[in-house]
Amino acid sequence: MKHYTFSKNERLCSKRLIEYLFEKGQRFVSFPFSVYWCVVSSDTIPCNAQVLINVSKRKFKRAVDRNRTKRLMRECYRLHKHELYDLLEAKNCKIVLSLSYIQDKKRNYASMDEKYLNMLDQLLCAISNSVQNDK
RNA sequence: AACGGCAACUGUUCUAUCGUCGGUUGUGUAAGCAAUCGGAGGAAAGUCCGGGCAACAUAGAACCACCAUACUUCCUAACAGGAAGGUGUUUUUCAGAAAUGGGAACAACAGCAAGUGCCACAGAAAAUAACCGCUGCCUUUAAAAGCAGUAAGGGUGAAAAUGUGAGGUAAGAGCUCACGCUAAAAUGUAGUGAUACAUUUUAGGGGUAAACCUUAUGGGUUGAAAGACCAAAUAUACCGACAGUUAAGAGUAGGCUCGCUCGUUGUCGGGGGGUAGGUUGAUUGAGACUUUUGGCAACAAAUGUCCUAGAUAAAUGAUAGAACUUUUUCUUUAUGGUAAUGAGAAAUUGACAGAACCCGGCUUAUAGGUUGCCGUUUUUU
RNA sequence: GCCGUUGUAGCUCAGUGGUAGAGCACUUCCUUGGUAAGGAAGGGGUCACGAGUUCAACUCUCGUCAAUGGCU
Repeated sequence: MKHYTFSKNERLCSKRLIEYLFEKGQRFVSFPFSVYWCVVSSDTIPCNAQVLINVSKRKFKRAVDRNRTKRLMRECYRLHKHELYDLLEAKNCKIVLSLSYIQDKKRNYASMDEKYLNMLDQLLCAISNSVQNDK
């Protein structure tokens, strides 16, 4: 039985890791998301991946719109996180990543989900390539 | 009845599944897991005022500078907020012949009669007024020039030196008088007071303080990213113990050797400041609601009941279904036509907006619904 | 969260309450065999928006909107 949870341990809260991520991490854009990700050593974080979800004040003036967009993104991550976790367990590595929303238009859940799946495919591809190259 | 404006109140609900933050309970060495309870607003917004709280500064007081406020009384912890009133301005198909009164709205409503500045263009002149004009004297032939007096009349402009009448004069002028107007002061009456009314005296000074400024009153500065406490890893001031080295050195009565002391290197232990991080500040308070009493009201007092979010890279969400609501279309009520109303189906709509230490206000945004007031149009009596 | 600054022509900016300006850009003409440079003329403004004070507001006051800077 898979648990579609999203607890505190799965969120990126450490200031140091965030600085490390934006300094060393790799970046790609899958519209409307901008993704930074980075492999970390196994004892720094307690679970397979930590994620940072991020919507800019420049894109949405109103706090209501920002909160809504963040909640939708979090929901997408929560429901599809096992695809990411399976790959990471197979490769035996841990990552931190940051998702930024860079469109300035609101969208509903269905459209958000579709875009998220596109992004996820690209991310899985990037991770497996990078890890193979390391070996 | 419809439409519009303003004000006040309200401002979607339920079920299932998967999640999220906090409290409690159980289980577990722990991470966690399970159960259960609770989890955004009238503006949470803007950060425009006032306070609590905290740190820093300061003997106390005065003066200067800067900022804010400015009719009165009251309410309030306090306020640039609120209530009641006064005065003024505007408005009114409300009354009235009119004067005026009533209603409504608005007011940064102390002081240009303290000083300084400014008032474009036009105009003679924008504040020690004199172009045309009027009057007198004098010069030359009339007309014009010069000197003196004057401010009645003229046009300009946003604004032009208190209005009418009489006297007065060479001509005129508050120059004088009468009746007014406006302002200031004094006295009396009413009122807590602003002020109103009456009488007397004085004055006639254009506007502008949202120009500098004057007067009165208030204000120390900075804000929870304030402040307090605990404290990994790494480096380490300092202290102690042990070990090593003369490989740099100093002292130990002049030199050398040995020893000793200081030093130096390493290990271990202690230890201070303090980073990551954590705890606190921080959710029981000028608290909410009910009833009663006092007050025109804002509000106050008493009584009873209740505890009602607390995140921190930042919780309150997603999906599916149902109801309600908005708008549109279709079917039916409707087997003569029109179609109010009711019923059903499909699509569509549900505002403004998200706590960030906490309170009291103000300002701004707000679909739909309810209530009240005002306006317009139509119909009936 | 807290505290500031700015908004004027297509762009960059001036502007003591009294007719809205400069440079670059644009249009037309001159100059040249032609282009550039140069010269002459011209067009182009909701002074961010809404109220108020004033005879008169880009300017003073209040509110709103937008852009932007600082404080860990």
